[in-house]
Amino acid sequence: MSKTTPRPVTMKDVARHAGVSRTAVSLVLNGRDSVALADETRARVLAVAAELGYRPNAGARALANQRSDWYGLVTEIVTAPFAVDIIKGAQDRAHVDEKYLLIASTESDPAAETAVIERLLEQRVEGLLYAATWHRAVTLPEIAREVPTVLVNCFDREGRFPAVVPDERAGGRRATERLLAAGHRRIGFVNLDPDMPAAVGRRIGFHETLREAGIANDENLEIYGHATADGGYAAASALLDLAEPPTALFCANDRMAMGAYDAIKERGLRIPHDVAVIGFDNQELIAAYLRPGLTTVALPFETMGAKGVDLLAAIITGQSTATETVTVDCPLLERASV
Amino acid sequence: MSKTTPRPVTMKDVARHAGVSRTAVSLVLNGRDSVALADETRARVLAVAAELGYRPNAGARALANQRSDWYGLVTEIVTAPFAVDIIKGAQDRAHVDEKYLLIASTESDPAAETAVIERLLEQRVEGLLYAATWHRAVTLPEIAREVPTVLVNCFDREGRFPAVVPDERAGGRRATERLLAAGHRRIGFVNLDPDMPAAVGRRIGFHETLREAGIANDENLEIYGHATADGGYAAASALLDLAEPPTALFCANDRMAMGAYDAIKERGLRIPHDVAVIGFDNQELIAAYLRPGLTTVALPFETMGAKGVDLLAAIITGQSTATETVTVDCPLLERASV
DNA sequence: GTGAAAGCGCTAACAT
DNA sequence: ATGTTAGCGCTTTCAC
Repeated sequence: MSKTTPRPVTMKDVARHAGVSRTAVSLVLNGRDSVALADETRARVLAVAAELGYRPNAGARALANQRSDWYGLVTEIVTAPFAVDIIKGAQDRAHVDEKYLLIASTESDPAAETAVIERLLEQRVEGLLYAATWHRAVTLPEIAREVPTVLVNCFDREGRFPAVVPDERAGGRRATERLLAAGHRRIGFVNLDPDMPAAVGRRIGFHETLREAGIANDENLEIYGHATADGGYAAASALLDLAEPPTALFCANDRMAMGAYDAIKERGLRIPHDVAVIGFDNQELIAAYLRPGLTTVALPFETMGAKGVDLLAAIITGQSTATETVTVDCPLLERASV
Repeated sequence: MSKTTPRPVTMKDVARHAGVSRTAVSLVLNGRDSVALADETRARVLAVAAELGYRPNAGARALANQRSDWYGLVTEIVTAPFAVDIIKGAQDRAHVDEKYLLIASTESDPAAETAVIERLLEQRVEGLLYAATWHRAVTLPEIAREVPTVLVNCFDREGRFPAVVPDERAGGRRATERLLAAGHRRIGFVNLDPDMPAAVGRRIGFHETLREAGIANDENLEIYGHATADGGYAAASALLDLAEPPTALFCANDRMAMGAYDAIKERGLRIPHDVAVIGFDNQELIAAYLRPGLTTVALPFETMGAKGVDLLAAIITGQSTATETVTVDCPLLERASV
């Protein structure tokens, strides 16, 4: 009595119904011109295939072709509001090459990571994309070397893999320039833990832009905060309570900017009237919903995902071989806080 | 001169090196006890396989087994801070059955959706999970019927598919009860667009809990807002400016609670001292970073993902056949706003 | 123009 | 206990 799922229709079925050989069906369905087929035959095959609801078996095809058309994407999906955008960018880009993404998640547990990649390799993925949710140095399991691999939003500690990373420094410049353009000269910088590549790059961009504008460096205006709203609140508070407080705050991430908003409002100051704020990351949920909307520098996750596939494809087809690191621009997103 | 990727080692290779037949290798590697093999042979095969770095070809195995071990998960990944958790829950649960998830994303464009499912079926997925990012009625493309399908965080308009959805009503109860327990009697309710299942369910829970507590319904205390921070701000403002303002606000989502925070703080009131706030959704980025942290009812995405796979597996193995709808509890997350 | 045949890597029934 | 064989669905070469 159990509902038996009918067995999928195969090429053999199509061939039989159309009264031709399996070869003919294959040729027609794959549009091979190498061999000339009678238009009549071609049409009949197509018709029968449609009628029967023929659907190619991707696995069988991969076996015969010795080509899976798959890339593996491994990412720390748990912690990842960002992962989604990388996935989207990668998926869309893969689609244009008619490649598909096998997405696997890890929890940055190295053992699990190896196991996950192992599974991907069993599926015979043609290449691997390894995406991090925050920009950092990583160490891939050895097993990743068995197949072309590209890092996204992270880089290999020893530089053995090609990588795609955000241009933090240019992002820092961009934020600073925006504040400068709005007339600010005393800009407070609430930075992240200085160990992070993000903190380093953004800071360099900040300082070099200031220098180029002929603004002397004021150490009091730079402060490190815990990368949370509370951290931003504390840091911003300290800055605002300075004898000569800044008129603008560059927060190295949106969460800290969220805290900074509180500190500013608490002092009866208005954004951007009394104090301008600019963030970094463009975490939609925060930046778009803060009041006023937060002007921020966006991390180009989608673009990085796409670029990653680009690079991977180039490597697989042999057009690129270097372990080059590609840098992606961080665009400014204007909202209403500057 | 191009780096030739070595062809993966196959069972045949292992057999040759071990001096046994391919059958023997298959038997050993799959731990088949049906046929007795000499321990010595068994050990030799294992050793050779390890030495050669043999890795099974999942596709070939699927072909021979007529079983892919895959489920397809289609979701609107673009807009989805939530999708991630559903994916995680589903993936972890699938893992225990040694099933794998093929994740595909759509942008709710019906044509694209059909195409995406088509691809999944070409991979011969054994079943389909269709996950929405917000709880609602959906209409699946006909093609989804070709294979067992379970809806997650949504339900079929005609009830033809089994589904897993959050228990909005119990969630509404839970929030209200929490406020009641804190001693509040005048509770303002900032609800979502009343067309949404979420709004309907949460509202019912709210009202029935109030009624059971013997609190008369006060229409002035219920208001609909646009589902954004601005909407929450406006709605909360209206409530707070009432002649007899509420002492607590139940916001039907965290974004609106975010706006409510602003409205409250602007009036010099303190949370939760003067006004308590409870949200819904538990959007980490907001709820955890708001100051004070937002107490909220969590949408059980991870559990729903897991339950979805559960149901799907049951259907595939014929243990469940009904188009039942499973309801998942929404737990309360205490932070500091009540 | 069309079809027979071999092979992709793996499984399993069957014979030895 | 071990090996032979056919077959999973598809592709492609090569002879007709």
